[in-house]
Amino acid sequence: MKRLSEKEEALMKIIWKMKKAFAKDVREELPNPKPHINTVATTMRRLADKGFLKFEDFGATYRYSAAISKKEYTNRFVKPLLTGLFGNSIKNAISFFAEEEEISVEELKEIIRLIEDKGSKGS
Amino acid sequence: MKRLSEKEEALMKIIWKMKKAFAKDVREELPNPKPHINTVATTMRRLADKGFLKFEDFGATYRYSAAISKKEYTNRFVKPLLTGLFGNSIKNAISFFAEEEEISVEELKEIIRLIEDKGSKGS
DNA sequence: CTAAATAAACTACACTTGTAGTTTGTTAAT
DNA sequence: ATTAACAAACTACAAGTGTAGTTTATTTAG
Repeated sequence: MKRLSEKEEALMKIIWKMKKAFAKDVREELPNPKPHINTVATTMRRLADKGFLKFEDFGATYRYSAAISKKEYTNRFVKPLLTGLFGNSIKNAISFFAEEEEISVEELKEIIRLIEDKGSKGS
Repeated sequence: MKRLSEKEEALMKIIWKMKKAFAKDVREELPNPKPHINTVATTMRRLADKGFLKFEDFGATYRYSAAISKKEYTNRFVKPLLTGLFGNSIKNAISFFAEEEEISVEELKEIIRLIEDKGSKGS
């Protein structure tokens, strides 16, 4: 299993959102210009071959769903890609975005509140 | 210009670290099993064709350096990839890593201190 | 000057991805 | 039953990527 390409990832994002979908449903969600339906079907079939999707046989057609959650995908592929650029440290990566003003102190404090609330409730 | 593959990104990371490097220097930095030197040279040449690297002619050889900084690469390719998974929000993305316990409240506070210190000094 | 060493260019090829046409099989309407 | 509609399978191909062998050009040591 390896990183998805941009197009593949676009399909996966739709599946993660829709939970279960036929090829034509996925195509519907794609922005214009939409690819040929066969292109979508082929790509989804390949994603299934690679283990990113699973499917149920629906007579003449297949209904697909994710075989790997967005969370798992993020942890296995996106996190290393991101941290790999910043000395394998999430903290460094976040600092980078903070410096780029992609996130503010206020927002970081909101996240802290979120975690602390959850911590006091949870486990 | 599009996303780099994993192998290409590995080369770029070495160049970003070394600033200037010959193909064989880059190969040296790669983990075992190292690819053939020609593989490294070909890939670097293609990266130059695509505008990710530039080079100086050194007689029989070329010395490469990055044509796009790690910062720019992160902003143009990694940031959208990451945020695209989380409703186009860096804050959501960071919250995700916080929930996954990839980063602690303490570290988030350190980042806040960092930003605030810089703010008081800078501009 | 010649030969050895070296590095890039050129070449080649397999695999992946994006794309879609053609064929086949299933379902639904008459 | 026949046919129309549709979706998937099969097929095909171009571009991109990973890989490295072969050839050529440059440098350096004798």
